[in-house]
Amino acid sequence: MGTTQLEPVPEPKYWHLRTVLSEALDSEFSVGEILPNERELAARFGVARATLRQALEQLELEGRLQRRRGVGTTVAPPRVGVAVGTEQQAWPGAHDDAWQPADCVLAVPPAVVAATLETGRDEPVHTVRRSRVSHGQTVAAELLHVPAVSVPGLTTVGAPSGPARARAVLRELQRLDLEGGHRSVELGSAGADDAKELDRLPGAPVLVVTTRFVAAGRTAALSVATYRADTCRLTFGDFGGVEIDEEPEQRAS
Amino acid sequence: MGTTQLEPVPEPKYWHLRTVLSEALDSEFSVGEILPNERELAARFGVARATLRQALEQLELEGRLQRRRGVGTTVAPPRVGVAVGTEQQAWPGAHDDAWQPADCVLAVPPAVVAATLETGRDEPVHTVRRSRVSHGQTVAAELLHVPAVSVPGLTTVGAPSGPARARAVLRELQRLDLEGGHRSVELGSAGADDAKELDRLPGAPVLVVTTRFVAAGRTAALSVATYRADTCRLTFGDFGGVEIDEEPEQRAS
DNA sequence: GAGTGGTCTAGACCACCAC
DNA sequence: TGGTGGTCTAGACCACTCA
Repeated sequence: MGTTQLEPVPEPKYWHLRTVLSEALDSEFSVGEILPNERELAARFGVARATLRQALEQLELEGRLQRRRGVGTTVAPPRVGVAVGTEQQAWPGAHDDAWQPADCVLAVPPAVVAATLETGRDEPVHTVRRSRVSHGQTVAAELLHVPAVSVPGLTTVGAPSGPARARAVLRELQRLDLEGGHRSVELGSAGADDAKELDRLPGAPVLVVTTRFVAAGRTAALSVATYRADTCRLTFGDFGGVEIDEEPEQRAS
Repeated sequence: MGTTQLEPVPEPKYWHLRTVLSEALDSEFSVGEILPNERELAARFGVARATLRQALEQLELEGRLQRRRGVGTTVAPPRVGVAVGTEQQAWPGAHDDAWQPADCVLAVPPAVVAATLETGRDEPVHTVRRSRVSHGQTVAAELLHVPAVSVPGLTTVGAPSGPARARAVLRELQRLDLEGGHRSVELGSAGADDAKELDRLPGAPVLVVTTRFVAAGRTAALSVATYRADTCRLTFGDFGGVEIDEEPEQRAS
């Protein structure tokens, strides 16, 4: 990348710059290596820093770069494959499913959640917070909403919140017969809470995986999991029974 | 949204602005309505246009807004659900699968594709271009790579490329026994070709769905489909057999 | 041609990290 | 304390759409 200046092209500068940098990453850099800082790169290519940053943002979105304030810009490793399709037939919390319960509160959820759960207004819902660690990094944060009526066996004594409560809710869930469910994936941006949990800035792109679990003819639980879009590739289990190579999934304990 | 000025807050201005605008969208605007232009909005909130644009970009990423050069910024309709999990057990092109073949070329694919296909260097591969239309809008563009050896029955006479060729390749594919496959989803940005097809600008965020189809013990086809991340929510069919309400999918006749 | 969003600039200051 | 990326500004010009 010792070259300087960009030849004039019809496409936007930042887009061309993205291409040039991308090729440089392929040929001249190795994973983990740190790039020259933004001011230097901008000068080297003869563009404003804002323009250079537009190109870097693209590359970060594509998982090619990793930027950390106060540190620098480094070449990102390939995205890690994270399995989200295999535990389809089981409740959350079943025989340790790669998720680590962190907290639990009992409250009336936001309107949009209540609507999806088909719970009434003012109907209390357990909200379990969990996180998922893979390859030594927190890759996802989840809010699992469980209407109180779905876990009637839950003893109302003891801790009303906290990790212990979370585990109790998950345990009660196993008692129900899982009839089915439904899953969708869309792009979102990390809220303040998720961003902190994922070690990203607010607004960072995330893949939102929404899973509805059905038992006794109604929605018994709703999971909203946000995965770091920069570092994760969501994999949906093999179909047809053929084994394909896949990164081993590091489970929580 | 008649209010002006932002109260000082510790969080970044663009993030706070995003929140304020988001709430305004919920309460004061309806789908399709056009917002005041960027210069006016920036003045109204007392920020630079670049800062306002950062907030708008967030909201567009979340599928709340739609911006079109020369036209304006409008309130986006809710994301459309696009089914990607139902046709798991069938080859691409089976009894019309919502995809419309557009073109086909026979050539040596880029190295990364060849590696995934496990084809040798210089081994020719049919690359079929298809597009998917839903709710009257092109929501996805696909490149389907089929090694020439996977469709040995394909007569080498006649059109070497074009839609007719594409259909011929898909037809030949049906003759193979589909043994299995594998699917993953990740975030990407639209290249120039895809961007044009999807009516977006280069670099627009897309959900990249990669599907590997296995037959006769090897990868017989590789589909790389890019979905508009701003307007699409990918849905993976129900598991457990319970029927859940879902938008009807508009198929390409 | 008027009005929109898209690109680009040259600067300033801030928040964070490591030494 | 020095260096990094993150935020923000006030402007300019361009590309596109539509009346």
